[in-house]
Amino acid sequence: MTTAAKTDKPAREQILDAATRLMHVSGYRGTSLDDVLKESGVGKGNFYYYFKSKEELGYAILDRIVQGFLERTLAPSFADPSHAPLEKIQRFFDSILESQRQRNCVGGCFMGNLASELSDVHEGFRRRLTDVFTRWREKFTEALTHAQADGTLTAACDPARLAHFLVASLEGAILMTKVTKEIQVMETCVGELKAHLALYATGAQS
Amino acid sequence: MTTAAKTDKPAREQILDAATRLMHVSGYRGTSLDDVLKESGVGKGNFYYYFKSKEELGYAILDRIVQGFLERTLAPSFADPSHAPLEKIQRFFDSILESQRQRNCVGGCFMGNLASELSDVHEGFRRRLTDVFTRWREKFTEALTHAQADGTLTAACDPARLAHFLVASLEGAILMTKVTKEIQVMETCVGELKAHLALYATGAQS
DNA sequence: GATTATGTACCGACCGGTTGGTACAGAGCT
DNA sequence: AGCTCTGTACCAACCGGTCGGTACATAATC
Repeated sequence: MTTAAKTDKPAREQILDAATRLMHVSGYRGTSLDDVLKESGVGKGNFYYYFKSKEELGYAILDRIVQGFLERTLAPSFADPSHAPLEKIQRFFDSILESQRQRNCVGGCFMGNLASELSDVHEGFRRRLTDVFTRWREKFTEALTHAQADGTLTAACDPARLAHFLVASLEGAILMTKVTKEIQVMETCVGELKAHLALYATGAQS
Repeated sequence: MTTAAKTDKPAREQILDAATRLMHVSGYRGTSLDDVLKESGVGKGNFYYYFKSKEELGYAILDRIVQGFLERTLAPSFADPSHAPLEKIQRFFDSILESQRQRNCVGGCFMGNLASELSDVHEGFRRRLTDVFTRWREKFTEALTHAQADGTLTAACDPARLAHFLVASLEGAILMTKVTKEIQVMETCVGELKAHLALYATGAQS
């Protein structure tokens, strides 16, 4: 029973967890090292043993978020081979809607927030963020191309362009939900996005 | 020829101009009072003569931005009675695209940036921002309702929902353009948005 | 009309607190 | 002993904000 009932995770993880939590709602600049230290219960010397700067901590967090997003959010929606590609995209929409509901419209999209905060003032973050959004978009493009191949999506549409639009619209929807604090905004946008997809879809579905 | 070739604007305007410029690219937290003071050439004592806090400066800037947006960006696109309502919306899309091009994809949307940065940590800003986005949306809703009335928009669509989606998508498009620094992203999204509108449009258009 | 007050506009020094970051001594394990 | 960790004291720079004071135009007083 030393001091507190702390989780026995290694300090590095503890820092990462705390910082992720804080930066998700307060942003990069809005979260101080001291905040992170207090939240994680880790000393300053220890922090600088694992990270050589706040910037590097930011990179580490972003990398982890990105990995989690790609592997635990994006991939699962597209993994199941028993669904049509367009349905996979719709399923992904729903998973994002659900995550916003669970978070009570707080925090928004970590990557989107960082993009808004740092794109114009920090090239390193900007490049990393561009990479994620590109990979995300590519996943969409891929699915849309498949849909074209199996005839559920009209050949008239450009998968790459449509993918760009879908990602952007989702980010915008998350942002507007974060401001208004009304989950219906997200629901509406997801619904409209599905309609947009249906615009290009042939009647071949279900 | 005293000291420098200064503009003769009142100090308050000078502060507002400088702060707006700085905060548009660096955000609210990323812009310090000293930065604003140096940029505007105004002394600190004078600053606190006009504004009682940095927060109040932020409010003043946002208010001015909002007013400018409503009067000089939104209203003009919808003023001309010689166009159909759907064309007015499309014209507004184009004006946003153009402004992003002029800014070289830097800065993004001032209101969107502030929304992302402060919505979860500052209720005052959140409320003001919700108000602007609502007014923006209402302008869209209004036009869409008119379009329904004159038969260019199908009765099947819900103007309020569609308006929500259009605003959100535009914000997302601006954000993605800011990250990627590629104006084509904005062009693509605007194009897709027009297609989305066309989805609900009857063939009555020109 | 000279003098005394008053209000506005302005400045830069300074304040306490916080920032990101460092130095370093020690603890615990192998 | 020698390595990996960890806590603490400390730093300069910077943060938003306060302070005392100045310059000057106008108004009130005699």
